Amino acid sequence: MSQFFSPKEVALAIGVSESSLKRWVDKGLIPAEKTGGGHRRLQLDAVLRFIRDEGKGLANPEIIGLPAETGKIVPAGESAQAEFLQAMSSGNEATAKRIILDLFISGMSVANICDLVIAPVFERIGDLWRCGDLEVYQERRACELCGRVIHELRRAVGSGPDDGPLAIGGTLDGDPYTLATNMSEVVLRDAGWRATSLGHMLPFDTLRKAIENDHPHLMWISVTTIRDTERFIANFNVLFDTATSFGCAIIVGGQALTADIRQSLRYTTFCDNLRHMEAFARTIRPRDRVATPITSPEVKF
Amino acid sequence: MSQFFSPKEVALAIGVSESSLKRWVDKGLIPAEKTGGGHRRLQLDAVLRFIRDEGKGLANPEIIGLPAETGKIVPAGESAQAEFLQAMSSGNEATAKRIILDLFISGMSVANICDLVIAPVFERIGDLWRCGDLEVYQERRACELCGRVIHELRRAVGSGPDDGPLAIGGTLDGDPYTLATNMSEVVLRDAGWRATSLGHMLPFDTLRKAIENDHPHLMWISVTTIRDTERFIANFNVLFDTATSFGCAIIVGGQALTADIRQSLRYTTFCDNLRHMEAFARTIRPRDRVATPITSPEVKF
DNA sequence: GACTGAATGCACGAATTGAACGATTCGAAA
DNA sequence: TTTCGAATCGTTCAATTCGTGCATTCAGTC
Repeated sequence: MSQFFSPKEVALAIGVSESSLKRWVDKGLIPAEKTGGGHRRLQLDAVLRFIRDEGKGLANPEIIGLPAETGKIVPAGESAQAEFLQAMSSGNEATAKRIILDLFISGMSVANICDLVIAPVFERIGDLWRCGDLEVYQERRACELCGRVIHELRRAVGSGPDDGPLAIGGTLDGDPYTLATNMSEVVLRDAGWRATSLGHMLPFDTLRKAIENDHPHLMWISVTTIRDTERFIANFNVLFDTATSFGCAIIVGGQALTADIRQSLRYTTFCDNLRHMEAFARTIRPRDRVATPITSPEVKF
Repeated sequence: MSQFFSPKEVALAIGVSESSLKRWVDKGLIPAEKTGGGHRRLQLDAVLRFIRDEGKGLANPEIIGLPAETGKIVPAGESAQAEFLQAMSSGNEATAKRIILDLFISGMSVANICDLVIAPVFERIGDLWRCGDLEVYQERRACELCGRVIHELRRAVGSGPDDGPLAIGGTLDGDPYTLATNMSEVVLRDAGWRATSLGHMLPFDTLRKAIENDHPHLMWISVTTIRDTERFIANFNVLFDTATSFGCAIIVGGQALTADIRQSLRYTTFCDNLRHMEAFARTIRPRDRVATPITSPEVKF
């Protein structure tokens, strides 16, 4: 839920004076609203984005409802994966969330967080489970945890602009894995889209209905398994035709889509990972927020 | 056409106190009429104009909580269900979360929120889907949304004391429904337990492993479907014996557990709903927070 | 070293907020 | 129409936040 914070709380959380924070808000560095009486109201995702863009730290994260010690120790590159794996397999929810939030605040792109940390760790846990090095319940618990971590990331990213273009997506019938589609949703929201995951196990014809009813400009489909290849291709291409007739682009991705299958498939773009997806999504819908990390200090004002 | 709102409703929707909102109306910031007796009546378009003009941030996801179609904003009692159903089936994430959080803030117990609002609405959506009144994607999207709402509720409840007794649970192999186990987790956390859901599709032997490794004092198991009744009963009773030997209580629940099956089953307690579960959980682990709803206003602080 | 411009933190009175309180009004059932 | 619980009224009060001015710090420049 988008929650409101007062300048005092945010200032305390970041570790600066209330005066400075008020100045930053007035300069437009942190988007904020004002009450009828003129008091500033800050939203969590806006604050996190500011911290991220300006390279600030968090002195007292718990004040704005973040796990303690967030933003203090930034796990550098490789070690983040190892720590995250440890937290995930042991079921340490607080630590797992903290690691991902740390990466987000320190400026790592959402797509990279997903591609380089969450997804590989998740895959590694699957391997460990298949090898018998991890109990079933540990693997299942990690699945649960992963969903919660992504939820937290979605919270940090924010819901995107209300007037942004609509994107919907999910996984197909027979495909119960929600991880990829949930990550896709967050990445698209970060790229300025009004993205909503429809969940998993979606038959083709309901996706057509969704396009007809909601008129999205983008649909992503994650394909992990395919039962009947021929039927899949036929159904998919019909879906693509429906989409194009409504001006909706189709993004596909997933292990099941081998080069052979892709040759018979019609789609707008295929993505090997979420960075590809992000790049494509930004091509159609360029980001309207401050983006370039290098030039931003000079460009200001 | 012209919908009227009370100051209380609008205050809740915008996220300010009723007092402030009344002052703004009196200052003329929001045009409003008065009844013969002096009660303020606000019109929807006037409120929306105020939000647009004063809060120059324009697009505020918070404001989506003003459902023009349904009318009332504050979900009081019965209407909460209807509004929640509307939000869930239309995929309105912000409104759905708002309704549930409002109920929580207003003092409704977590168990009651789950039993009287979330669960019935979820079941109704299933019915609508089976009758063909709802598209598949709407039902799947509602599932997704439901998970997110519960996540938000879990956030509001908090993670419970670190030194609280441990409770773990989930659904059995072949049972893919995570809703019940996730709600159970939140209810138990609210009751002071350090509860962690292990997720869904858990084989019996991994539950035994979990008990041996983590030594929980409580395990909840949600049973929605049973394939082989005899094997189920046999496996379950073995699990129960393992649990008791480790001093772990077993709570079961779910539609699949008919009276016949229950007769052959050994468990600590059977729960028809989450209120039962809460009551039982509090019996073992009396709540250390403010509990009784009647005296709570005085007891605070 | 001295100067400059910008950013920071603190202090101040004025204004706003949110939570009380008893009194009054509303709306629906009897 | 009358009655009664729930909602709203107007008001007060402590706490918070507003906007502003001012002293301090700190790079960068002369």
